[in-house]
Amino acid sequence: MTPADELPEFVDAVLAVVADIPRGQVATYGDVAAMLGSRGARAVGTVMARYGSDVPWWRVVRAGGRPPTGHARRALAHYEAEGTPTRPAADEDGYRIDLAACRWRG
DNA sequence: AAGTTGACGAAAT
DNA sequence: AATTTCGCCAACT
Repeated sequence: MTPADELPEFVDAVLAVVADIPRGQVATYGDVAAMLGSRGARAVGTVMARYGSDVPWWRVVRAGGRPPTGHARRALAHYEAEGTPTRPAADEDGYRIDLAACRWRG
């Protein structure tokens, strides 16, 4: 294997953007894709699923302020800890991130 | 090279 | 308002 290339470039780019999201703020999957000049919100999600464990993954949320699929509970603990504004909701997740208040613009 | 797969998004039912 | 369908994009088989 070539020594200098362990991850696909797109993966590296996604992780770099996520690492830049300030504490207490969030970006949507689509936002992250857009910052990379792509419209692949899903592709970003795939990257997070596979490589997101070592970056602030809870700062990447779905459109509409819903937390990442399957991680509502764990993500909430982080929002509470860093003061990200959330609001109770009647869906499965139980809450919603207040995007209007804390959405990050790179 | 073609088809499958997702921590997604928006539009159409 | 809640589902379903369709569109997108990058990685993997």
